[in-house]
Amino acid sequence: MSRWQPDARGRLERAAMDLYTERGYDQTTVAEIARRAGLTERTFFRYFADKREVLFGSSLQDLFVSTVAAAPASATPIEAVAAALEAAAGPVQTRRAPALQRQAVIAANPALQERELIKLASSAAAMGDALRARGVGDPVAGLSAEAGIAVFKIAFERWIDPANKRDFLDLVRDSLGVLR
Amino acid sequence: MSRWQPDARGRLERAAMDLYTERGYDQTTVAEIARRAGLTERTFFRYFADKREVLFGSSLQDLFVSTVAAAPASATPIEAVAAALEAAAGPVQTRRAPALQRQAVIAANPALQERELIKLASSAAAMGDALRARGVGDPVAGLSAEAGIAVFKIAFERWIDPANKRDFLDLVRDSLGVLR
DNA sequence: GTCTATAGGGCGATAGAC
DNA sequence: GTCTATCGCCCTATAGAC
Repeated sequence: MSRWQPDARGRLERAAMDLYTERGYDQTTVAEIARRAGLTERTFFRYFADKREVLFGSSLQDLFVSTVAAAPASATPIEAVAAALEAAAGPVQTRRAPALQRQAVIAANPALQERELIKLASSAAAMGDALRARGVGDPVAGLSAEAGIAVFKIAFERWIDPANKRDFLDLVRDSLGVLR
Repeated sequence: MSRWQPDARGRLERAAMDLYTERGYDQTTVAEIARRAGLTERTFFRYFADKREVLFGSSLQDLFVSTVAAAPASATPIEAVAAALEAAAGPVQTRRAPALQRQAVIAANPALQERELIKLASSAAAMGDALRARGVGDPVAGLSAEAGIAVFKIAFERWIDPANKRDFLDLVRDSLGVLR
């Protein structure tokens, strides 16, 4: 019988998501999150650098980068980026309900929107680097990556719209087509 | 003889910029900024919502939006956006030294990068709205605006590179050309 | 203008696992 | 013994409430 319950990080993430949904981000303290997870405030900050980060644990960045890197040598920059966006669409697609809940929390708070944007910008920078590693020059590498992230962002916005019926991959392809 | 020195906002902005440069953003307290400006901490927060905002007082957003709105009816979405970027290049161009100093401070701090990104995202959203007001549909309006901001961002990065000799307007036009 | 709650960091103590 | 996860207590600055 161990002294600690397993998966402290996961418990903190779930507790935070629940509390942010129930009463809002600002009205939730780190102490409350920790208490609900059966841990202390101090432990929360061992897992997450700050109160926002608990919402941004899993990122698509690695998938974007590895897909760009794995694209055939003959692929143009835009084709490599398109492959990355389509590869990321799958994992997102299958988890619409949590994505909606998460997005509702973020939409309600500017501080969380800032964090979301820096994650996207970081993905764009990483994709740009992956393109440069394929021999793509500047400013094409940076622009292709930024444009790709813009496509992803717009497609995601359309996908989570309550009125939307189309699937995410479809919307990604649609926006890619418009860009061209 | 007036009771207060004029331009409290400007003095706070200059004091903050100087202190952030001298000792770094994290190592500067709001109390120190206020003291250097001859004001109190409380007064700082009357002018700026938080410690970051003092660096983001002037925005190009209004110029982007008004230029898009003023584009001839015959202009395509990308042409309207291009006009906006070119219009904003002028004011930026003339203040390279302060822009460099400001960017160095921002580059050194993730919290400031987040704020910078949300300002850009807000400009993109506003330009998207301006395009929709011209009758441009979705997702073209959003994508054109996001792509335009991406161009602006990349051109700005290249412009502040110490090795760069070209002027900002030139780099904006260059990146616009690559996008097409 | 004053007062206060919260974020978030520093450091050491403790209690297991090995 | 070492290593690692957690906790306790102290601290300061931000930012909002009163």
